[in-house]
Amino acid sequence: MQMKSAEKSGVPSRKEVQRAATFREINSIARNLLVEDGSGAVTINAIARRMGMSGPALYRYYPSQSALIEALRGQFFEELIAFMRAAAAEPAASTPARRLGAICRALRRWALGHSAEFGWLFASPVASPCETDLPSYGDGASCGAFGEVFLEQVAAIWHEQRFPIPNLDDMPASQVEQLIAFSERINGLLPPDAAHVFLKCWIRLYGHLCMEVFQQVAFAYTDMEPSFEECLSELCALLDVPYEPPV
Amino acid sequence: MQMKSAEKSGVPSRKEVQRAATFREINSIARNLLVEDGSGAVTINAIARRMGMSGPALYRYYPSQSALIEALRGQFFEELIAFMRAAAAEPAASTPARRLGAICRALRRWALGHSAEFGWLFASPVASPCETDLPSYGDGASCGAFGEVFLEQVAAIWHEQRFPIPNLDDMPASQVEQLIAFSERINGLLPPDAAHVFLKCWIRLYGHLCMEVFQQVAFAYTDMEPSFEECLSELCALLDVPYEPPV
DNA sequence: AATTTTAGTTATAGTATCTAACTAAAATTC
DNA sequence: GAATTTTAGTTAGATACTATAACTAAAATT
Repeated sequence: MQMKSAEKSGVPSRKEVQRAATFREINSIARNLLVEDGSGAVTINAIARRMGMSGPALYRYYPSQSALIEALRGQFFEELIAFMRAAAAEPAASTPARRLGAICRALRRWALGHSAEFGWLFASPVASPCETDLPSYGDGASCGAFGEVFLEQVAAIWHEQRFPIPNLDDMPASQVEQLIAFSERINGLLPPDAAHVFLKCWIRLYGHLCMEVFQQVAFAYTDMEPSFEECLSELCALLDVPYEPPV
Repeated sequence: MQMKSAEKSGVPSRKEVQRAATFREINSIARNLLVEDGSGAVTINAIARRMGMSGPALYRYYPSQSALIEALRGQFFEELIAFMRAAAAEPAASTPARRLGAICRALRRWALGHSAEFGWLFASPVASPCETDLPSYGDGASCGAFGEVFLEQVAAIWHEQRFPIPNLDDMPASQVEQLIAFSERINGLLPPDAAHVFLKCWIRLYGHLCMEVFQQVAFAYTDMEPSFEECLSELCALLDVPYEPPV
């Protein structure tokens, strides 16, 4: 037990490289199966088949199917968050308001472009019709993971120029308590009253997006972009920030 | 082939009664499994086991597992719609505005009290992590089935006293087209501009509800009733109707 | 060079859907 | 009322899935 190859040193070590490659292949094939044939097609056996391996070999990499799915979910989360952050980092997104618009549109673009993956991100235990009871992801984060990216921009707007806030005295006590607790959980990034506005915005945006991705208003709208932009402009109004249509 | 018992006559016929009872038992047990152990527990075998039957016997009643699930979905839809209509029929719901509040709160109450069932109603092909590709239900209806109950009340308000509408000229042409098509689909129950308001309301309400039922904002709100009521009051404002808090 | 670890294998248990072939009872027909 | 058909169930089996166990051959470590 001297140094087990390059354990502590940053050098990847031939085997680790191969193992990582296999992981990537598994994940990639699993994702393809998800996208091509739906969630039910993501089976240990199907993945192994496509890799030219026998089923049980996969258990060298994931202890169970649900662990694999959970890992994929995490990957999707990261990808989405990176995508949103990249949009916020664009040079055109030069103000908090513009960054906000950019990340909202990025969120929508990713979700629509990867609806199967987004379905897994959205899946909570109650919503998931599969036996895989997916535990809530990103519990460690103070927010719903990608909601946090949104929160950051709202907080930036708040600290830069404020926006109208409601009077906590007009709210039910239970709600005020929750807002205070949340405000603390995010380390006072927003005070409770501003947090209320943030949550209202997030609920509207995320709710709208889910309606669109899961096609819940398909009876009327096949293309919900105008409605989404309208929603966005309303958020801007709530945050007292100018709305700018997409370039 | 004389009259095959009481085929055309309304008389139920001993056997038909038994068969119907078995159907009800299957559906009831399936629902219990769904509620108790989640969507993945609703298997042909598990149902048969609980009924003291052998698995394949169930195929006398449903041609496949997905047919069974689809039948359950239909049952849930009917139950929810009946529940909403019952709320609208309460004597206290004496005006369109009150009926609107009543059905919205009924929808929420049912969804929260039957989140597993609601999860199945919500499940669209893309969202359902099960192989059962559930076809869109209520295609015959002009609306998303239970959205129609909401539509009826909005239409009642519209015809009774109107509400503010946007200018179609300010909208993207594609959206106007869709609104016109939708207005026709609902037989002109609402003109396109009023339909726009209806859809905005429905998206907000339904979106908010999904956030709550699927616990997408659980990082901040454990109890979303205040937020829901706030949403409701905003809808009332959009429809130019007085908001009344719940009794 | 000897040993251990590792990435894969096959075999197997258990559960799922669903079909096929069969049985016994009920309903229909003559 | 007897003969026939229909029906509600049965068991057996094909196929697919998750997952474990026991094994093998190659690579890595000692």
